[in-house]
Amino acid sequence: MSEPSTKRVTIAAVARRAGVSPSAVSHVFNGRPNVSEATAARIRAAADELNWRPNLASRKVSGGGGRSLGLVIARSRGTFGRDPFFMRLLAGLTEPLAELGWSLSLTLVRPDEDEEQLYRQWWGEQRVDAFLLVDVRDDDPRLALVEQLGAPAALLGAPVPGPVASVTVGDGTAFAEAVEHLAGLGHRSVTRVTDAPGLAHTRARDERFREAALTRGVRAEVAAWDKAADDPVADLLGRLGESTAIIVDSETVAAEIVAHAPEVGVRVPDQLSVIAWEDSWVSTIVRPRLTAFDAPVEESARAAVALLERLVRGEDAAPQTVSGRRLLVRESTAPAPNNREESP
Amino acid sequence: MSEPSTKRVTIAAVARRAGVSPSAVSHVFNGRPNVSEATAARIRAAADELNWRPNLASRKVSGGGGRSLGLVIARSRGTFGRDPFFMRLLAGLTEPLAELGWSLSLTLVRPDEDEEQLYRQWWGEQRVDAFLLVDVRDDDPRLALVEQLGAPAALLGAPVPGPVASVTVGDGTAFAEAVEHLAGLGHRSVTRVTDAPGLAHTRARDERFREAALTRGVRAEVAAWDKAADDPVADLLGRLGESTAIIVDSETVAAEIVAHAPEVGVRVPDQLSVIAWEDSWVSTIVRPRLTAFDAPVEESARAAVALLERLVRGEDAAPQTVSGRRLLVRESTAPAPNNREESP
DNA sequence: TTGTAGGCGTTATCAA
DNA sequence: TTGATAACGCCTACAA
Repeated sequence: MSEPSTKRVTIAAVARRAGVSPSAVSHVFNGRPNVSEATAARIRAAADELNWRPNLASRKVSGGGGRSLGLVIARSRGTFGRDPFFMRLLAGLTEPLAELGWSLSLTLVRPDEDEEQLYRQWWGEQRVDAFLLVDVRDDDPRLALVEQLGAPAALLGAPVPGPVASVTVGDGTAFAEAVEHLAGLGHRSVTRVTDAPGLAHTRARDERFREAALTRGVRAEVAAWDKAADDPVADLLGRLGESTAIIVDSETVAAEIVAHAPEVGVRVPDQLSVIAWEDSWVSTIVRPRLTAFDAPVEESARAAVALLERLVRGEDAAPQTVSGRRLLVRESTAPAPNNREESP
Repeated sequence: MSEPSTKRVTIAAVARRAGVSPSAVSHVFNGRPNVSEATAARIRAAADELNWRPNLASRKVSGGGGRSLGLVIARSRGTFGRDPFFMRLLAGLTEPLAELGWSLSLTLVRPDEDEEQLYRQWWGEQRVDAFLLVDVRDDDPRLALVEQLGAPAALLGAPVPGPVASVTVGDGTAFAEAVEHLAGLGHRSVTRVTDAPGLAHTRARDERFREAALTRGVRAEVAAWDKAADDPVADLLGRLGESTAIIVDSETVAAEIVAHAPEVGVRVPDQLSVIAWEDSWVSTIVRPRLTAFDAPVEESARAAVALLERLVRGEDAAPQTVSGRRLLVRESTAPAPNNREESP
C-alpha cells in the first residue's frame, strides 16, 4: 500500500513552495487584503499543486473558523426511522451548512439516556459550536442547559418562553384552512390527534384548533394517540365519539390509521376523513392518499442555520417564522357520512 | 446567567485546581497508568467541578483522538428522503460511533455536483478521518480517490475489485429463499426489478438470481425501473411478459408498485406477487403488506464502523460479510394465478 | 509518580 | 506588502 500517509502537507510546505512565509499563505486563505495579487496567485497555485487545505482542527485551536452544528435526536431507532420529517430535516440542513462550510454532527440517544450529558460533552469538547434543538417539550431541561453553557442554540418548533431562539413554521391559518375544508364537506365534529403529548407545540396547536373550530361552528375534540395499546388504531377510533374527521399531528400515525382503519371496520374516507399535519412521500403511497399539510421543512432548516450562524458570530437573532404550510387535498377527506347524524 | 462564556476552561485551570501539572491531567484523561489513584481522583474531581473536557480540536492537532467519520451521500433530497434505508443506516451508525467517541459528519451532494471535490476537501482539512462509501457504482471514481488520498474507507454493499474494504450483507441464500417461496406458490416466471442500474451490486445480484431460478426450474427475467416514465408502475407492469412475480431491489419502488398496481388494473397479490429486497416500516403501511427481506442494516453499520476504526489505527482490515437477511412473508405474495398457466 | 519542554498546524499581532 | 513571533489547548517524550 505504498505508504500513503508519508506526511501530511502543511501550510509551511505551501509557503516554501511559493517562496513566501506561512503567514502569507494564511492571509491569502483568509481573505485578508494585504497580499499582492501576484504573490496571492503564486500561493494559490502552490496550494493547488500540493492539494493543501487549511487543517480544520488547527484553525479551531487558533480561534478561526471551522464551525459545526450539533444535532442530538433523543429517539429510539424505531421512532426516528419511521419519521420522514427527519429525512427532510437532514436533507434540508446539509445544503445551507455546506454553503457555510459547517459540519453537521449527528447522533441519536435513547430517550432513557442522559442526553444532557451529551450536550455538555459536545460543548465542552468544542466538538460543536451550536445546537439545533428538536422535539422540544414543555419545560425542556435543554433550554436551561444551553443557556447555562452559553451555547448558541435554536429550536425548531413552537417558541417557548425564555431566551432560546426558535424557528417556527407559521401555522397561522392552517387550522382555519383545515377546519374550513372539513366544514365544507359537512363535518360537524373534528378530533385532533396528538402524537407525543409533552411536546411544546401541542398546547399552542390545541388552542389554535379550538379557536378555528369554534368560529366555524364545528365541535373540537382532542385525543392522544396511544402507541402502547394493543391495536392503537382500533383504540383511537373507539375514542372518537361523534367526530367524523381527524387531524393527525404525525404523518406516520395518519398513514397507519388510514392503512389499518378498514381492517377494524372503518372506511376512510367514507366514514372517517383524515388530515395529516405533515407531509412526505409516504402520504402518496398509502390508500387512500393522505390529505396533508405540506410544511416548509427545508426552509425552516435553512432559517435555523442562518440564525445559528448569526448567534455564533455573536450577533443576537430574533425568532423566525417560516410560512408556507399549505393543504394538499388528496383522497383521505370526503363528505361527512349522513348516517352518523342521528348518533347521540 | 452569570457571564457563562467569560473564558473557556482549559487543562491548565483543571491542573491548577487539582494542584498538579497539566500533563498529569492529560495522563489521567488518556488512561495512562503513571498517576496515583489518589491524585487521579483529585484531578477527576477538579475536572468535574470545572466541567472540563479535553478540547477535541486540540487533541486532533496534537495527534490524539477525536475521530470523525465522513458520510457523503450523492443523492437529490428527494431520492434521499424517500429511502428508509438511510434512516436505518444513520440510526445504526450513531450507536457504535458514540461508543468510540467518533463524530458523524454527514452531507448530501446533488448527483450532478462534484462529489470528489468534497472528499478531497474533507480529507485535506482533516475534517474527517475515514469515509464510508454508499451507493457505490461500477467503476466508481471514489475508490481510486480514497486510495490516492490514503484515506481509510469502507464501502457498504457488494465488494468491488481493488483495495477498498467492504461490508456486505450476505445474500448467500436469499435469492434461493425467494425463488423457493415463489416456486412453492406455483410461479414459473419471475422478474427481478432493478432500481439504479449502475450500482455495483446489481450484476452480482443478477447472477445470483439467475442461478437460483435456474436450479429451481423457474424462468428469470430482469427489468429496470424507469422512474422517468409517465407512469412508472404501468410502464413496468407492461414489460413483465409472463412473469407472475417480481423481486424488487428497492423497497420504495416495491411500495409504489403495490400501491399503484390496482389502479392500472393489476391486483396484488392475486395477479402479481411482489417481494421487496429491503424492509422497513413502510412495508407494513402499504396494502397488501410487503413480503420483504429484512437486511441487517444496523449490524452492517456497526461492522463498518469497527472496520474503519481498525483502518484508522493503521491495522488492515479484511472485508466483512454480515449475514442475517431473512424473508418476512406478508401479504404481497400469493399463489400464482391459474389463468396464466396455459401460456407456454 | 510527577513536572518540564517541545511540538502539532493554524491564525493574529506587530514590526520590518 | 511581507514576515517573525507568540498564542491556541493539548499530547508525548523525557527528565526530575
